[in-house]
Amino acid sequence: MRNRRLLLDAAAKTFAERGVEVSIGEIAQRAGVGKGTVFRHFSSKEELLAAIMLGMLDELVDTGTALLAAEDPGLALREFMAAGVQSLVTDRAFCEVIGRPSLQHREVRDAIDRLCDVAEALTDRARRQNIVRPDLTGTDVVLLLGGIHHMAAPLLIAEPQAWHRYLELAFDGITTHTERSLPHPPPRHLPLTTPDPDHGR
Amino acid sequence: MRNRRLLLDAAAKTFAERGVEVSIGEIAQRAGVGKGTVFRHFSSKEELLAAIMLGMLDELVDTGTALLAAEDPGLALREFMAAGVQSLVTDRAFCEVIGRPSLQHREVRDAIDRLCDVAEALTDRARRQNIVRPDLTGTDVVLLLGGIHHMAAPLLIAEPQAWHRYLELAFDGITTHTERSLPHPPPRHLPLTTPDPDHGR
Amino acid sequence: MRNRRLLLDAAAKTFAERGVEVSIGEIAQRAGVGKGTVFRHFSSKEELLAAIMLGMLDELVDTGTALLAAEDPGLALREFMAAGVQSLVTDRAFCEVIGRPSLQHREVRDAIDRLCDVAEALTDRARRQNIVRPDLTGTDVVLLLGGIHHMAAPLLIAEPQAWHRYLELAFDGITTHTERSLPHPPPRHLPLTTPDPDHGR
Amino acid sequence: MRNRRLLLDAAAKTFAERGVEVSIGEIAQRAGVGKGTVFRHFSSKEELLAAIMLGMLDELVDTGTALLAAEDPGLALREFMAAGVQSLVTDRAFCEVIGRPSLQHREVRDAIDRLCDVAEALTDRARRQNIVRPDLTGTDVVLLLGGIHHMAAPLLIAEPQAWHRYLELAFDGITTHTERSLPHPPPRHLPLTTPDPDHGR
DNA sequence: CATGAATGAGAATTCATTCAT
DNA sequence: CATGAATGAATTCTCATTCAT
Repeated sequence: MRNRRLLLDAAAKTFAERGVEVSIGEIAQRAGVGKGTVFRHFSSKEELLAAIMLGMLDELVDTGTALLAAEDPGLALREFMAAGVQSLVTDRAFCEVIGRPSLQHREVRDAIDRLCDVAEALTDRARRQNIVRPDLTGTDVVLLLGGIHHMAAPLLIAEPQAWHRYLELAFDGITTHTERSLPHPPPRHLPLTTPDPDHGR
Repeated sequence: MRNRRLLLDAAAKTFAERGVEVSIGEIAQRAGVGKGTVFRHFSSKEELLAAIMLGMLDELVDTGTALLAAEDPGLALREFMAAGVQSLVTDRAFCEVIGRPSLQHREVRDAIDRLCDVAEALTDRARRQNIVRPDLTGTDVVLLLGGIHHMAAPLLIAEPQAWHRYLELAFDGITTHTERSLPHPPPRHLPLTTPDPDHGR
Repeated sequence: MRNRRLLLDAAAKTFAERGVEVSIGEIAQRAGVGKGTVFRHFSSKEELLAAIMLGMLDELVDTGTALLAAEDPGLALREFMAAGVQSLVTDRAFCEVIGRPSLQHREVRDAIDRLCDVAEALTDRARRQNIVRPDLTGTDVVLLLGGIHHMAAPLLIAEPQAWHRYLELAFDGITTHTERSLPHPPPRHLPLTTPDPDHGR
Repeated sequence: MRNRRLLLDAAAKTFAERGVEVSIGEIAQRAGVGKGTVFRHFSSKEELLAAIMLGMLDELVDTGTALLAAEDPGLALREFMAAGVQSLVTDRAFCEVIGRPSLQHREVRDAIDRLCDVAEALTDRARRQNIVRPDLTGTDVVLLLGGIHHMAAPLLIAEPQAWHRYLELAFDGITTHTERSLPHPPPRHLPLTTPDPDHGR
């Protein structure tokens, strides 16, 4: 159905902006369909959420797979990480869901496994060229994505680009050493006041 | 009253294990008191949560302050970070709350400010001795705590000590370079299946 | 839907009998619907109450408007008052709501304004024929409705028709048997906006 | 106890300003005593409220009794009514309670009976001098107090003195300017006992 | 297939009342 | 006697999910 597409788009956007707590009603409204239609296509809210996450994960897997063909393994790994953090930064639900124990969904877990696999492949290439630490794994890299995003999250409104800084920091942590300075200026303080309306750009 | 203690303990544990979404009813039950008693001591759920966060934050501030007197600035910073991550690791609500823009509570924001201050002092000492990057700030360090925890969170049940690995990784990222290898063996995969009953040790 | 009608009827009856304090649950039960259904149709209890009041007010406005075409202005005014008191007599919530400063609802306030307007028109006709005191206003008449009802209220069960007595009494008070003028200037309108903080001096 | 006095004063003031809905906690606080103390002196909130109402009623009875000695029966009746309306105007709870079917309290009902008696005595004097309609009763007069207040209540903030206007209006209604007799026989007493199940016909 | 009305299980919060100290 | 901590029933309102049309 075309409604499925409509629904997925609307849900993706809504989850991204407002997090997993949004009501089905709001998503339905945004998709321009009735609430019942949501449940026709997805047996539960959980299922809908999983479908969205799945899409995002697979997109990232694809990105990673493509980067396996890149020349510079270090750069490839870095771009992969940048793409991952970017996804998290622009999607509130994504980061609320990924890596949470509540994630019971089989397909999502499988997608995460695939993500770890491609990350491992990318890491392996870099490892072989002695670009990253020998004991770094693909899973480490995947976890790193969440960690980096999490660091930058409180700054998201005040300094939407801050995550570049922390990506760099992390990259420095995993690489075998350089003198590069961090790319984003350090935040002055944690701006905890404003409730974040849009979550990211 | 003693019930306040009971309540604070139960709430801390419950929030820690199950996140900020737990109902007051559950906390009350766990504390062995009536629902009304919760509201007698804390005017709202928000207030209760804030009280707990405040306690944890101040504890960490104290730890940091004490470490300012330590001889080795690098070691001090590292121990501070370890203490911080440890706190986060054992408390799910803590990391849900810290650094979230929804954090409207004045006292909590102030405590976070104090935490950044002490982190900055510790960082400054390490910076002066050229132990950490010159552009690293206390706020970076505080954000790092959350990031590290977040990385280790999915592994918490399967490998409760994994955070040491990521603390090391991060430390490497912020220091001016060594050959230390990561302390925790790399995780095999992300164990997302079991809903976590205890969250941490 | 038909449930809206059911709900409105049940709510009207329940409010009428038991006052504004009745719980939504009770109304729902009486309408034979779930609690949620009430909120589906009326976003809040306030809104439901307002809807009912609005209906009654508009009915009375219509009655008054129709009576403007009556031949005898005195009789018309009297019948208007009788209709108004009758409404109040049979509805407990109506009299709890009308003219109370807590009445924040815009549409209800507007309806009361309309009621005062039609009362003023009726009064004016009577005034011109020297049937009522020259300084009597439509607002006085509206207030009178509540006053008369209030007088008869305690007798309602024992002597349901007692209000006729007090209507007569009041009518005598407003008709021109005397030349004394009223000591307080007539109120311009009903100031229903501000919740009364001090209640009198 | 002195606390009983303190409590009665505080409760009177609080009820007067805020109506019957105020919480016992607020009254206790205002009286500077513990909540338990309230229940030591009054077995329930109802009882406390009754005690206050009793005081006000008896005060009014006393005023009426004193006025029986006044020279001018018409003026005496009028002053009695003014005093009664005044009480209602300055006490929100008083008017919420008086004449409500919820008034189950024996002593309060007795006090209202006494009030009707003294009103009847005052009315009788005026009646004998042909100042008021021959079929006006003391109970009518008592009911009138509530009615007048009720009329002026919505204006209380904007025009605190408006009740004088309606007192005058009412007084005109009850005095002998006409020969029409009232259509409904006078009620014998105020039947406040039964909580009204149907409210009206 | 699509709809949106209906449902009812909670959630936070309030408050009269009880009772141990 | 006085206290105020504890209680839990009741209230308004939200939302995922079901189902008749």
